Amino acid sequence: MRALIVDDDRVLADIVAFALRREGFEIIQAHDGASGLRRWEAENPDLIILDVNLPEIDGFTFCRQIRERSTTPIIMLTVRGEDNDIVRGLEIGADDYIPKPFSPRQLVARAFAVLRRAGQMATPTPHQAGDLQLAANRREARIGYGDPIPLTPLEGKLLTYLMINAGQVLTADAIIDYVWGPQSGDRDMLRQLVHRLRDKIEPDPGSPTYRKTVPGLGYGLIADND
Amino acid sequence: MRALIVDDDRVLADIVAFALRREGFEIIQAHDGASGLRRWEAENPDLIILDVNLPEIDGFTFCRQIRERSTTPIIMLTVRGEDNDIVRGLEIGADDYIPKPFSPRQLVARAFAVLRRAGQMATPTPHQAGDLQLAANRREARIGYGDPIPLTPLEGKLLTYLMINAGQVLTADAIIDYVWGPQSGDRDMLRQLVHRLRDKIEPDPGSPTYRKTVPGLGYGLIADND
DNA sequence: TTTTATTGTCACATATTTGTCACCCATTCG
DNA sequence: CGAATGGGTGACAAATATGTGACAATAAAA
Repeated sequence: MRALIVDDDRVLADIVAFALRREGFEIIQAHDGASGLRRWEAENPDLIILDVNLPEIDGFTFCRQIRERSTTPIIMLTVRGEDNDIVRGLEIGADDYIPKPFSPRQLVARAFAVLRRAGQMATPTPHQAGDLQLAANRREARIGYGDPIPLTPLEGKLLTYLMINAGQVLTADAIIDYVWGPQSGDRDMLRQLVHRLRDKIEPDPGSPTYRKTVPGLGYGLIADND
Repeated sequence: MRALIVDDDRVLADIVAFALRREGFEIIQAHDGASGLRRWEAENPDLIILDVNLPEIDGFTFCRQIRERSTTPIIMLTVRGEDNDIVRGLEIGADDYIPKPFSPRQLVARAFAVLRRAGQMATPTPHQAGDLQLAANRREARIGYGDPIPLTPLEGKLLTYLMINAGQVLTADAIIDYVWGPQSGDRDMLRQLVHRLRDKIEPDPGSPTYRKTVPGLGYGLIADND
């Protein structure tokens, strides 16, 4: 399940992306109408989250152009109170709207609702970092297009946490808290768990591709760059 | 600037964490009252984001226990409409409340407001002096747009201290106190540590760009000018 | 119950980080 | 000028942290 987010406000776009990614969406972003259209053509997403306020090509025009060629579900982000916008958006063919400000949960709920209505809703695709994917619900990891790698429950939790915070360094304590809950788990267990996860996921355990260690601090997952 | 998030709803906690991290906060998480208290004690954060609905120790109890010992700013997350909760929370000593659902932006705005009110608000974490940057949370330094340079725990502390007081000259004793804590550490160790840090950070150790030495006194970091 | 998968515990190998020390060089001051 | 002082440097040892494998304990499945 892949979503295209078209919003010139990058902060907001990132928050939306984050919320949807959590739910297993693969995210494509564009920050203006023109590139949004290009990405839509190229990527053919299952869902579009669209801000009405866009530079150059505005949201309505964008929406109309999509509708001329496809029925891809569209959720519009509008400023609260601009009822005209809402009406106009729905007339043009948007599937739903969300007034700003909104909670990520609300957004996610609407997204699923719209997809359900549209009769789509396959299995959500997993978290992602680089070419490492995680299907949290089936507890499987996969590298690129390789075979899925089954994970144990704890390994799944660990990887989930790392992927949610890909690119960041997490303290050992925080990870332990997340995986084992408070009051349980110690560094030995974490070390062991990391070891086992790495054995499965790193092609060459010697030179870690995905995971990095910061001595005295904790672990992190390497994001796209760095 | 570091924030402790106490919330058993991990999804929500992660979203809050994400929003605050964007703004340069270092995040500490706990998922129940007991571990929250421990983390608070251990980490001494600048701000607490607290969900009223917690298992075992509820938010109000938690808040009261903190207030018995400290004035760390607390923002409570309440369910919309539970006005009793809000009143009760503020009576007990919470600094602000945010009804769920809320937008991340709202949260960030309130967080800054509360901190400003509390007269805190130092520089949010990414420290900077000239074109030298320090990402304390991942313990990496970086010069301009160069590659990040990993630091050891002690090097990180030293650089943090120097950057906080960039442009000032710090006595050797003060630095030693900060890095090793009182009663430990001597001048030799500091000399050695400075040496190592400089090796990593100064492109040409011969002519220091960032660090300066005042004989008989201590060290300082050279600020933008001078 | 037996079997199997998963997780916890421990001992040990490595790697990293830190502390110690001896020696050098520069500056200051008698 | 030459000793005394203080900082800079490198080598090495000590202390810590992390990686790894073996195996026991436990939970889940057959």
